[in-house]
Amino acid sequence: MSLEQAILGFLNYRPYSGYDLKKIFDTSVRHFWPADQSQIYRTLSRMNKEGWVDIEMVHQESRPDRKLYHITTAGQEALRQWLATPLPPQENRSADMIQVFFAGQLADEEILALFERAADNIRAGLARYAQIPREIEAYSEYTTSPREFFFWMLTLDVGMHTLQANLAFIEALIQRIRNGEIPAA
Amino acid sequence: MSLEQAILGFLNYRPYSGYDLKKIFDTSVRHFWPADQSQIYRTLSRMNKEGWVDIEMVHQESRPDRKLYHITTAGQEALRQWLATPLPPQENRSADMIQVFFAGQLADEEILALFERAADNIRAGLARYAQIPREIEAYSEYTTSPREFFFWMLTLDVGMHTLQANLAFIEALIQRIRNGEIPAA
DNA sequence: ATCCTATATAGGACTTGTCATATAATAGTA
DNA sequence: TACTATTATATGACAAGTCCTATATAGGAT
Repeated sequence: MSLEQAILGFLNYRPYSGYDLKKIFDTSVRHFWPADQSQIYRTLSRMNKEGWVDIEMVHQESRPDRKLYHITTAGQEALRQWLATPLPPQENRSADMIQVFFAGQLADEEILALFERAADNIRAGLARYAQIPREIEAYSEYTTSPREFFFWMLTLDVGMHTLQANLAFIEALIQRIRNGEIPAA
Repeated sequence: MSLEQAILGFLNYRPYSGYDLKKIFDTSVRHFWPADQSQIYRTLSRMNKEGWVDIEMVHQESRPDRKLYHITTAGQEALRQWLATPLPPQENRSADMIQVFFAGQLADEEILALFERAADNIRAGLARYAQIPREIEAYSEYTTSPREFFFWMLTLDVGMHTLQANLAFIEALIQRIRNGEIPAA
């Protein structure tokens, strides 16, 4: 479960509460690992039972108490080990590809509309990516070093690169379709 | 749930049993939608309750009886509607990107090894893709038309294109790392 | 005075998907 | 003779993730 490792990654910078982590996820890794609030809380308590994190109760006046999670030595070892271990090749489910696979059952104009919408979605995604660097500056208080920052930015590069490659492919495909390359029934 | 729609897509060609469908999935769409045997069976019985498929019991001597699933009119409408409806932008979880995000916590050589392994995985994926056209011929009995075939091949194109783009990116990255572009701690 | 937002944690119910196993008959192989 | 594979369906147990709701307090806006 990569959510555990991602949490360990952040806790290795410094202790955080579940509430903190939710906000950090939403402003950093949500593009490749969205995390649900309730799942973060449940995962944290599981990680505590596994001995990867310790809980420090922090009492607050006028606010509910916080549970500050500290990474343990076992947690640090688990993180290091996971980071250095190559992942098994992933299988990504893609509903879009299911639509493409059966698109022949639609009329040409419908297919074209579908791909044009897909291209629009990618452009919207690229636009969203373009403003992330600014968001990152908003949480640059978490930046521990230029080294960390390099890899944070690298995930953005990968994301944009992939989107751009997909967009180029779809745009070329739309041209092919306009040229009447889809065989008739 | 796209598994339902994928099943409808195949049943719209002709009726199949759960056993058939498992084999068809494994030789066609597993690269973008792997399907577990038990899940296919459970999904089929759910789809039956939803009125999307009818069951024809086919008795067999010397083999267990087959349940042949026929798509209903309601099922065909559901399929058509789903195919023509643009999907909400997907969020793909990528454990690889979690590794990249926190890779700064590793030593340079470890990072390099990780990316080289990732590149190898992509090359292996490309090699697997390269032999799929042959596999597709093995199930070309299911091919209803050149039009269908066009889109089946298109999913391959997309897959290979994406892999190739990722590979090019990682190879360039490995060069950058070798040139010492990773900031020190 | 009421509503909304922010801070903070947590549980119930549910969906999707995985893994292992059971059943049952036949045919081929070691 | 014993095992393995193929055909065929099905369930139990679990893991991961989503959605909704509950609880509690404080401050600001309408």
